[in-house]
Amino acid sequence: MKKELAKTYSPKDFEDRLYHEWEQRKYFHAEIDKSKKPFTIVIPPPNITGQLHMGHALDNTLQDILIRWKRMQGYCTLWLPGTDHASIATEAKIVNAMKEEGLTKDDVGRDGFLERAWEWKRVYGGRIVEQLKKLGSSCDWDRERFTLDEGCSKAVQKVFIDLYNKGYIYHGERIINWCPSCKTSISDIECEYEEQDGFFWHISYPLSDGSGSVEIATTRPETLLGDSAIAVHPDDERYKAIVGKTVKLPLTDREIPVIADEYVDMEFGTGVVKITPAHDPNDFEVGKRHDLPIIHMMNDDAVIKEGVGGKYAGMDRYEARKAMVADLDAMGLLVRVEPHKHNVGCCQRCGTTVEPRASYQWFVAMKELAKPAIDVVRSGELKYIPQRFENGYLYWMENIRDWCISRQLWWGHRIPAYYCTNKECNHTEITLDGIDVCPKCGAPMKQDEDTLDTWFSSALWPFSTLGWPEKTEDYDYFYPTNTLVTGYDIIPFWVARMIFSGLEHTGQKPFSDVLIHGLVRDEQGRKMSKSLGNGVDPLEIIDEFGADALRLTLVTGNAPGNDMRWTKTKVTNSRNFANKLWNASRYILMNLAEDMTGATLPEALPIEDKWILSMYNSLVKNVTSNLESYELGIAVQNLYDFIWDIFCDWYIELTKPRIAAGGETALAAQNVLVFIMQGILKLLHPFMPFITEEIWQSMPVSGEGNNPESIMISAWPVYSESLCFTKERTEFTMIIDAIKAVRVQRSELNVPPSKKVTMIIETAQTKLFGDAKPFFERLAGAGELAVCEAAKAEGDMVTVVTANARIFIPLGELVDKQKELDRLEKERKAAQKDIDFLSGKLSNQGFLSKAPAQQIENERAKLAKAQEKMEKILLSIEKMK
RNA sequence: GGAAGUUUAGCUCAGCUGGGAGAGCAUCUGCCUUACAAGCAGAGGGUCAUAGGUUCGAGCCCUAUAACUUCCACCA
Repeated sequence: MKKELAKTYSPKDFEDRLYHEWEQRKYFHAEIDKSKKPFTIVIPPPNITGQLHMGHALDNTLQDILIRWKRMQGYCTLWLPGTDHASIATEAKIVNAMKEEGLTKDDVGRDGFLERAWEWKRVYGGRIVEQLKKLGSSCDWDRERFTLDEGCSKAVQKVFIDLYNKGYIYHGERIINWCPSCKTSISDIECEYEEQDGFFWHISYPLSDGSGSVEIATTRPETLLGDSAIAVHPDDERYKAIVGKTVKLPLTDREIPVIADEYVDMEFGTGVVKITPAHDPNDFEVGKRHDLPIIHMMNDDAVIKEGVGGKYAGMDRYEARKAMVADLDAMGLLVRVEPHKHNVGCCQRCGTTVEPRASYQWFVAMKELAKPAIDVVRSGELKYIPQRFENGYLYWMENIRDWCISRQLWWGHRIPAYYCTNKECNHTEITLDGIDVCPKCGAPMKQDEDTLDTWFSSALWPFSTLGWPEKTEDYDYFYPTNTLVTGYDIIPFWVARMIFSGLEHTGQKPFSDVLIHGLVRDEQGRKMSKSLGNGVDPLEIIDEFGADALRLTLVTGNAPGNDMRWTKTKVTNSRNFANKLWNASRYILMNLAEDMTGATLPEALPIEDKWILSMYNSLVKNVTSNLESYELGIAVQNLYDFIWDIFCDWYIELTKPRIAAGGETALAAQNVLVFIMQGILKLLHPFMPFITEEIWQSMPVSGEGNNPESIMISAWPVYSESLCFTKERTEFTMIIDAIKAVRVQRSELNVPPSKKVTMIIETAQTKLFGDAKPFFERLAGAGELAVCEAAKAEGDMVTVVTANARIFIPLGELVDKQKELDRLEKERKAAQKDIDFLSGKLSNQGFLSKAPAQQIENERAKLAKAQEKMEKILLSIEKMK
């Protein structure tokens, strides 16, 4: 039974209401049904500290489109949502909040801190979830997970222990990136390089024996305090004599050796390098080779250390740098200062310049783990869309370095490593259950203070959320998942790690397709960022334009993997489209019988009905196949074009006289209108869930696959041979062409739309055009209309020529005979150009012998059409003379 | 240093396996035609970055060049 639609499209009036309705009716919930095939997506879990931004909006819109589409296709569909504890980001927020109260981490202690963190999670963790709901995300909230919840934590511990037992996880001293602000290690990919203007300070190191000095250059002079040696290349003739001697390390009372190592580049700088094993990755390696002491000269907050720092101790690294350079200069040891651009590593989270620093940390040995993850992509078993992103992935995996997974943070999964407190014993135990007493010496054991990298837990997300390592029903049924949707910026952080983790721990790839999208940029093409303040808030857009318009904007005109710009005109246009759909529906509903309960297509249908059904049938095919190949932008363009340009601009207009006439013909039109409308709504539903549902629930709905209760549990349309109507489609296209041609002439001659004109249509298809009379009257402004096989044109006429008809319009005073002749001559020339082009092609031996038969056939048909048109033009010119 | 992407109408972008260049916005003309002026009917506007090549045929494939963007690596 139909209901009336509100007069204006006002998404605020129904979006929230419908979402609650769906949620209450459990439509989002995936109930395992073994008679159906599963389709699973796990959400990229947003940080609990996060607020919904355009990136989320895009990412989740794409996922929701796929999920809603698959659900309608009859899959048992699970979109598994959740959030990420985001160790470093969240911890930083809490530390900041405590700072306001004048407290530090140490003041409150580990337990006190974690209490605060969980409280934070309780208060803010749900915020982004609520925001996702505003978008229309059809997630199964009953299965919502959190990376720190019990199940996920168990999976993390299990994986850590397994990897340790297999020898993939080790503890060792390496140079890691240290953030002096977050006071933790970070992994290599969490370190972002930024070009900065700096200097090369050339410093003179005097030889201890007084026989001269050696010049070195450095960009970080303060690290001099940690030097253990200076190095030259073994083949460097210039320095052969001094290898083995010692130099006096300036500003200190230490003497350090001159060593020879192949790492040194003779061509670069002076060919002499200071070696600071504690603060540079290359120097660390050199130090190991030469058994040099590792001298830490900085604390964890980048302040110069007591004991090694002399008078500089207690100074910040940059303060110390300034002071030391000044002192060196005063001592005459500063040879020169050279400006130098170099890349400085910065903390991804806080932007602070990181210090490379030798430190005991936990690592995952990546080389072996990466191998199957490379193969699975190489073999095409797991594919990226678009494929080009496989390059970067493979490059990264093939050159992978060990992953530093320990963090000096409290908010996260604590490492299940226990150490004997007896220094003599030093026993380490890795265990899930905890251990208090050393099994070797009986001394108390102490758990590692560190937690794991956030990404360590996200790497397990596709299976830890489904219950792994337990053999749960969910895991059995929904794993492996199908499509992962994410931005290209986190392929190394997350996607790569999920792939090797899935393969290693579950023996299966975690998903088969990775759909990559780009960034949403601002109007000027800049990245949206907090610091620039150029971000557009999706919630404000939803408030002003509706979630559907936002979603439509994010998928329109965008190809997979490409960045897009956000502009106001785009979202305005999306809203206009929603409005168009709204009004079309409102019109249809206004013109239906009260007691109509659904759409039944009568046996006998007029030509325009068969035409629109045929067009619709093609639409179903195109939208479906574009969704299958993840061409969402093209799929939605298909829908936009059909709904606006074909259905609204033509079909609805065509039915108006029939509706007005009433009776049989009106009844058929009403049924076709409702049938097409239902199909359109269903095809559009994944993209614009709210408006389609609101209209759906106002429509008379019945029949197989159409659930009057809700569109989201109705069946996806299927292409049907019985709706092809090839003949009628071709024929009706002739009518449309003719009407369009008449409109062009009227417009060019400035004949007002209200002025009805007489038309004489000369055509071989007299029946076809004769039946189309009402359309010419209504859509081409025809007054009197005659259709015949051979018209004798008398007086001054405008002649409109199409391939299938000549239409004479006597316009009396409006016709300037010479002008009309000129115009016809122009048309003749255009037609001649067509003919020349086509016949040229068709007389080309190469084309005839090599082009596919179908193509040749097409060109022949085009030529025949062009020739027909030419004949008609020539006839008209003849008559005018 | 390595790699990827982009370059198509004034602007923002589509153009999926090669077969006479598309959309939205903007511009111009005419319409308040009772679903929609957030609209309707029309029009103008492009050597598809440049130079070669492959092909019967290239916006699309290959090679080189240029400009812009991004990612990766990083020599003190």
